[in-house]
Amino acid sequence: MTSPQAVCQTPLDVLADLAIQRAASFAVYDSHDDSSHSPPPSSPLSSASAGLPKRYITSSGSAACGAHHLRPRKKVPKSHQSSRLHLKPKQELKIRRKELMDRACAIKSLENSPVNEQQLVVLKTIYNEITMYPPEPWLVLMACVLHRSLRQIKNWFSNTRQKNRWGDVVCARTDLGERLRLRPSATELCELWSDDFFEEVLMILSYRTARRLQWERAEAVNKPATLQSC
DNA sequence: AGATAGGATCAGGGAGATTC
DNA sequence: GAATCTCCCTGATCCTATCT
Repeated sequence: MTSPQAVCQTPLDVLADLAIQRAASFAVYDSHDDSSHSPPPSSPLSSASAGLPKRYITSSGSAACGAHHLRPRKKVPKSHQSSRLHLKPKQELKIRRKELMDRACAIKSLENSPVNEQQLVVLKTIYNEITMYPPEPWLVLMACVLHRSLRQIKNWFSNTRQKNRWGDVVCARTDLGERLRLRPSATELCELWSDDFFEEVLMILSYRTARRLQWERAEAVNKPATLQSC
């Protein structure tokens, strides 16, 4: 059984873990970035963020774990953006989005059934930490991962916005230039959100939530037995 | 056990705002 | 100006607690 420390993390910890995971795969592609932004080799933080692409590293050089003070990423000229190896061509992205939309449209959840605990945690985390106005491709992704219809996911966000309007929203753009409205915490973690990045965050968040709830249920079952043996 | 009330959630429609 | 999005309102449904 996994220890509680391993599964009980804040949502931003999940995002930060993801950023570290992606570090290895992006390190090669970002190696041409201005290295003057890196902390000095002697810095205790430099090892923690070693290999992390600079867009995930704060101005202090630390990995963006619940990050604040993220250094603005060096602007990449538009003509260069499309040539970056980790960005999918637009046509491929369109096909991918259509596939996901078809999958989401095929989901038939029970009418008016309330979201379960796992779905609620994931949705709330997205709402509180990433965005209260997810664009349609992200709604589709959530519908697929959480097995709710697109309509239900849309309505959940609409209703939640009605109930709690607190919190800041900042304007941003996707890697393809599409308009986004994100939470400040999301832009501090990553300035250039994409469908792929959001999908990975969503998958990990969903997995970890499931594991945590599983662990908590097991604990609840074990506790009475432990008390009896005392 | 069945009836009832109240709160929470889901979903649809209309009106106004925004974007292209 | 048309299309799209968001907000607001409303009704339906589900769940739980309480009463008879």
